[in-house]
Amino acid sequence: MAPLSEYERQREENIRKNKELLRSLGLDGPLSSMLEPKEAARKKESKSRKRKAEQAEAPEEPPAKARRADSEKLKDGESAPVEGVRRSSRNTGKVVDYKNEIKSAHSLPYAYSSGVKTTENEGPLGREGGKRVHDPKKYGSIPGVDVGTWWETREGCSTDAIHAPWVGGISGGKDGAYSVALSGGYDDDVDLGYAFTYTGSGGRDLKGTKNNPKNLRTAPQSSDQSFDNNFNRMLLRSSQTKKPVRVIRGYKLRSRYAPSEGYRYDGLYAVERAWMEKGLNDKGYLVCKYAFKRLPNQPLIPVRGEVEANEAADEDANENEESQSDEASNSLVAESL
DNA sequence: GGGCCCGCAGGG
DNA sequence: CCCTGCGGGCCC
Repeated sequence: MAPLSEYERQREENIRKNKELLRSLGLDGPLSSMLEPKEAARKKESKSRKRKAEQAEAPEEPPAKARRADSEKLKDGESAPVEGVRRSSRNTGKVVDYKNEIKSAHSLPYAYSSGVKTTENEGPLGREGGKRVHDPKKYGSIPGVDVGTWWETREGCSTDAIHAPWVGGISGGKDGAYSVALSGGYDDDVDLGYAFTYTGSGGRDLKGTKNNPKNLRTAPQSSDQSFDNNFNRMLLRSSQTKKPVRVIRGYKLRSRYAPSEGYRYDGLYAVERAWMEKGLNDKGYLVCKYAFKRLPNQPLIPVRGEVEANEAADEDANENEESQSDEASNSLVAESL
């Protein structure tokens, strides 16, 4: 096997850390956030973990630390409150058929979950002559736009008020972000479907230099990001207000939850945590990062292919081996497109 | 595939 | 008006 490029090596490292963080937030169990609240509460908490070291890097957000301290008081066998459920441990009582759950994702009005194009759902009905009929500057779902709705371009997402900007990844207001787009702009973000990490904006030279002026929409990272940036602040705010955030996934995202073409509305998520870390760039410029978690009681997200779906179910069954879970999750993000 | 340039929506 | 930004189309 050829040696990894420095970029790929750094990428694997960042992905590993991001998954570690998701795990510390209890977001490492497939579909855990999609269970009914009662089911989730019944799940017993396993392995109270003490991960603190890597969180030293995460400033801003005492609330998360307080919650963590609380849930650590729980002993094995005790139920955690719904808010504090941290792992989708093996279900002790009721048997959950993950395979069926995942398969049911394919009954969505999805477009490209497996590379098959359907054209009947290029945006919902009721859009009049290409004009927007709903306000994108509000929180939560948009009337008439089902989870799984698909568009060929970002323009469609904008017209149907799911995600207003044609280019920008973040849209929001004073109480947090309205919507975000996952489109592979940052290669070290982790996507588990029901949870993902997301990188903020800023720190790019869109105008180039004096000698080499440009007029770009995206560019390589060339300085630190910060929460002073409006968009980054919006998402930080979301982590406090817990307002629901609409999420679209685009074809450029390196994830098996990405559509093979176009853009798909995947429903509502909440921002669980915000922090800063070194981004995937040679100089190690800091970026703002966020952990998202899908809100319960929504249609499942399409995945690419039954085989991978079944692997995900098996992974959950084998979760008591941490190394296995690491391995499985790695392949989940790193390959298979 | 990569480089370049452009429109556009939104926020200040 | 100014600025930004996980697009898109065109060219090669």
